[in-house]
Amino acid sequence: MARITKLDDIVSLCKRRGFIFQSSEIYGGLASCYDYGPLGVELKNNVKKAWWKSVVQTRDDVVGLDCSILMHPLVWKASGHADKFADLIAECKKCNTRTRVDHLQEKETEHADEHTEHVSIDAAQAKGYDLSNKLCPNCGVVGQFTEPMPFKLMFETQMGANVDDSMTMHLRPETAQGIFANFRNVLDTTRVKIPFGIAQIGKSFRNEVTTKAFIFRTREFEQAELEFFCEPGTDEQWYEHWKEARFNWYTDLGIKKENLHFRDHDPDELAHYAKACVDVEYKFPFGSGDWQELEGIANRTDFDLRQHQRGMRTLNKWYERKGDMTSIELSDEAEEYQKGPLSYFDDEKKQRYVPYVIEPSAGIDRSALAFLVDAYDEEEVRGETRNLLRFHHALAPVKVAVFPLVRKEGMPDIARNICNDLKKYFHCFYDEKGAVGRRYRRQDEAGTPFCVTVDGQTLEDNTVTVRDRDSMEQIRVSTGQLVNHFRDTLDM
RNA sequence: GCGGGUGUAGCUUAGUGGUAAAGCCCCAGCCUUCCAAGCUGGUUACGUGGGUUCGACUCCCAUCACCCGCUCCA
Repeated sequence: MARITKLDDIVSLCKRRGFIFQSSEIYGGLASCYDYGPLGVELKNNVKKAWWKSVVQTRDDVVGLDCSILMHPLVWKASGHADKFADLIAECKKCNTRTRVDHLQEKETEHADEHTEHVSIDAAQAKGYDLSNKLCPNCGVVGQFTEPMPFKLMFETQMGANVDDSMTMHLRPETAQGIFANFRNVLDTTRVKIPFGIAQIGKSFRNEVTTKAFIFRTREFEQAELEFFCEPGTDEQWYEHWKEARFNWYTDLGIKKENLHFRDHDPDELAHYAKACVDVEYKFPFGSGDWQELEGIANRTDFDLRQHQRGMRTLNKWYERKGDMTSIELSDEAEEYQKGPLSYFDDEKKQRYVPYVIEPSAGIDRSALAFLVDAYDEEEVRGETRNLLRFHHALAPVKVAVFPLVRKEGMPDIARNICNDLKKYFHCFYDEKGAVGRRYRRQDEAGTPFCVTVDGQTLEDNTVTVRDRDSMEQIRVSTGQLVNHFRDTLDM
């Protein structure tokens, strides 16, 4: 069986096979950033394709979207990220460990403050947290903390080349807000009716306090997010629906069931906007903290749409202050917010309401790695170790490899023609170098499901062997039937 | 950010204050009619920058990156 037991083994495998490289490696690397190599980009694209197919294309109730990474600054004011997407951290002078201020416990009461997730930067600084009675969770010393330091979790950048009138913008920390901001557009243009969802795949950026663990927590990462809008009161059943759908997506694509589970969030662990949240976690086969989150599924209620209705009411203020975000507060919610611009009118029930949102939010990079690790296998074949990646066909970077058995008797030409034909339908790879056994094993390591070999018999009856990656068994297929054969077996 | 560790070829590892080795991989050729065979030849490395020294991959300092732990985190 696979003997990947350390993160190092995975990193090494990814590098060796051209799946994942460190970013800017020729310059010594850049912390927390990674590049996908030739096989990795195929795998990652296939993961995205499989997600899109499952969540958008095979459903009648979900449409797609692709938003810009830069958005109006008020988006992040309304969503709460501008003020709250920061952690306040204090360091114990005694033992040098850092703890989130809102996790610190009082000496006497032994109770932490109520969970606040993220704190307002301004408020926290103004308030001047009193830490003199707080207990260091590591060494137990009381009141020996540095001043709390806020960590901004959003990347800042400037829009406008002229320094004088450039505006500070943020790279999105999640793709979700672009979906909420387009809720009205989609509603007005695509004849969707609630319940329906809007899906998006794209890059997001977060200045994590610490990164590490290879590509599990990087500052630049790709998300696949669905915001599924439903009538209040039906949200719990849709939450269950998406829990099941998303879990099955992973197992349908080959993740072993014993390596996947749900982890429900405790009530005090929930974000301020969430009514319920569950993680889909994968058991990576190394080290400590083995269960790692691949996806979070949250019931975000009507929080986001209501916040953006407030944001829209703040726009005039923003213009009056010439875009100075620090000097304005988000406007209060309208009394009749249920009839606001981001509300929905149900024509059958003649009712207007702000929909609830179920959000499955998957990490594409983490998922791709889980698929890679889960597919890795070693087995003994005639005293030799065979390394292979048992990718689901839909995820395999290369679908078919085509070989001449030997470079003689016109076999290379025939094989090349076959490869050129198949290329129109599947990602193929041609190879004529060295012993055929070596070529088979090479494809095993890349996870290619099938190899086609042109041999002596091909010259007589126009059949070729098709060799299966997992079983190593071979069957003969006539060259004219190859495209149909692979369409069936690859299900493409 | 703290503590500990690591950094030599694409990968896995040797090694020395004085010309840097091996296996695998890879490439070229020969040979090969179905699972990493063999033969010949070949490419590629001391993370980066300083310092000490006649001379540094080796010693020192800094820096970058990664790993483990703490901390943090969807």
